[in-house]
Amino acid sequence: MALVRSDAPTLVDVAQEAEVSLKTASRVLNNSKNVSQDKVLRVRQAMERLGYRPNELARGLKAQRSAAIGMIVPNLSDPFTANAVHGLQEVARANGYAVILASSGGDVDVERSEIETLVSRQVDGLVIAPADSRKDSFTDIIPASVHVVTFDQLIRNVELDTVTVTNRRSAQQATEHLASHGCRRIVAIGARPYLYTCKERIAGYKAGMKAAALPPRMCLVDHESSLTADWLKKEVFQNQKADAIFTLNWVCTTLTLRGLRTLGKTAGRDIPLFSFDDFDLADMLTPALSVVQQPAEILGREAARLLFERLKGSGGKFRAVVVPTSLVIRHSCGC
Amino acid sequence: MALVRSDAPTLVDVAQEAEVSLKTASRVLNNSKNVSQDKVLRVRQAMERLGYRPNELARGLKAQRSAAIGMIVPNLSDPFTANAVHGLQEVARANGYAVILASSGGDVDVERSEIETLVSRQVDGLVIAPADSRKDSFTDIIPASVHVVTFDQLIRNVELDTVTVTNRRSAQQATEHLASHGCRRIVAIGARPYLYTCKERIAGYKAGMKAAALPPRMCLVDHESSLTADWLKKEVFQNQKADAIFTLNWVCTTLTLRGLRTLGKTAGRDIPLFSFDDFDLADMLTPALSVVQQPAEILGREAARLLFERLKGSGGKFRAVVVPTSLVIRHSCGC
DNA sequence: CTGAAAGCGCTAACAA
DNA sequence: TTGTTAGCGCTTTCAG
Repeated sequence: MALVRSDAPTLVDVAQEAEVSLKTASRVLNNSKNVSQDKVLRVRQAMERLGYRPNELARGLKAQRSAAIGMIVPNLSDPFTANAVHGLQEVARANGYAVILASSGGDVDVERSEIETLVSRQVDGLVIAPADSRKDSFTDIIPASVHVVTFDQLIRNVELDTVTVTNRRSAQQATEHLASHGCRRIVAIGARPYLYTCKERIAGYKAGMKAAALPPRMCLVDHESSLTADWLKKEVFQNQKADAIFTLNWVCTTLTLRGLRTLGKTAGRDIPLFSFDDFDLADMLTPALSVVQQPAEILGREAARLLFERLKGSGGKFRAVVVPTSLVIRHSCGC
Repeated sequence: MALVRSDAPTLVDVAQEAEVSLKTASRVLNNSKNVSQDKVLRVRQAMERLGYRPNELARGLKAQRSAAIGMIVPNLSDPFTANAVHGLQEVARANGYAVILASSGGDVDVERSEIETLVSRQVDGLVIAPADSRKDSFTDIIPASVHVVTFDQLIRNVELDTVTVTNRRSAQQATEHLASHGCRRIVAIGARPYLYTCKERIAGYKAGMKAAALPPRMCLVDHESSLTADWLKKEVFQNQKADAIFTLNWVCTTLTLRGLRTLGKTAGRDIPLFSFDDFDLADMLTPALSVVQQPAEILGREAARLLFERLKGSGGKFRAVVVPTSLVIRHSCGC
């Protein structure tokens, strides 16, 4: 075998080629001041000639930063999540950061282990849509040097930068809207009641019912998988005698829609329905779905923005960004 | 200032705490053989006590591997893509790898620069859904040590591991199905004709038309943004006098559906329609959409599988995995 | 079975 | 303005 040359050129190679010291090459790489134009040029050309690519691992090791952020989401298949990731990714890219994506599947233990992985990869920041809002289940494993933004959900009693939407208000509005159509037994269908979003939406729903002088009727399941046609028939129709439905998130909406069809009913025609969470083609259903629309991509961007402000400036109080949602009234509510 | 102790314990700290050498601690960390039970225990306990977390950056720097793979997709908002990422992510996690996600927005230059970023992060492998299938626009910047799997798309004249679906066959089947309903002026609506998937689907469509002794009628746009109601009216209806529509991907489907509505038509009722690509609630539209269903998550898993087999075993010929799609006949085709 | 010592590729004191 | 010299935290020859 011929003399083995590790194929990727290093900064040392560049320095040699340019006939300058390693440090000078490093300075050029980092656009430092205090380098003569002459040498800058020489180094640049050497890099070009050699096809030099800096090794981010080495850079990060030395500089104690990775130029990467981690994002942990419960479920990438949810269009809300996918769009949020998209937004975050764009902002990260614009800031020269890479995004390491992990998903928890809504499981706290998985979430925790993913966080450990990300931390050991030295991410500079973390954006997390927590799998459980009841208690802090992870900040103990995150070093103080890693900034955290929670996203979509909130965690009780934990001080962190957060991005959420106006869950409560819009849930109340949706409920009141349904009530204004004369619906009286409006049933809220939700899952994972321990989540902040679910709790807030329930609170908004209750407030709306109260405003309409109606008793609240909730059908909550621990896990979406319980949300079957049979369950709908028994809980929602037989027990609660629903004359309208308010689904509390995208998964619940899709499952309810399907369940209703199995029961021979059409959402919006046989029973008014409002959905929390918009999605592509919700407007093309018949009747078109009335929804609370969350600007998912903006949420992702905001989360990234909060994080990068910390990463640059660092200081200051924790911030809670609340992004407004909008009520999109189409037809399934009875309009 | 007091003596600064960098807060995260290192392997050196662990070794000290356990009163063994650095190398022994390293051996324990990597589960190497040849360490006495006694010391293994001591080291483990020391790690526990100190809350030690290995630094993956340092590990990767030394070992020339990052235990991370990169994935580049055109558009995360597309449910097909989101599901594929999801599948890939799971497999990566199971293999102890992290996924760095990047999106190209379908732009070759962005794609190239994202690849450079990922390469400089020393990813061990790359899964790419190429933004342009006409020519190789990136393999020159990928070191031989980084394995690449292309995904969804193929690139002309480039030898790589690939995962695709049976585009041609299913497009032909869908076309023939439409023809079997008596449709004669079946118009294929597609975008980005330079993409492998588009070309293959067109080829399948043409074959289907030929089999039905019908002349092909294609309406292709360079970019999805051209796909407006006006365009539909002019190209599809006035010029081609469509009596059936075959949309060639998800974006085209949603835009066509919306455009049709703007024109006062309902897909599947006023004009039969078949869609390449299924999505959530396609079955809940009225009439329910007939589609070619791509197993997106499986595609993602397969891509990961191919990549990890390379990463472990390394050898062998390039492999082309073709995942079968299924025709899901609902009602929009006229059934 | 164990350890000392030499780096991986890069950055940053500290001089010159 | 430039270069020398230590490391970052880890793995890994190569001796003991």
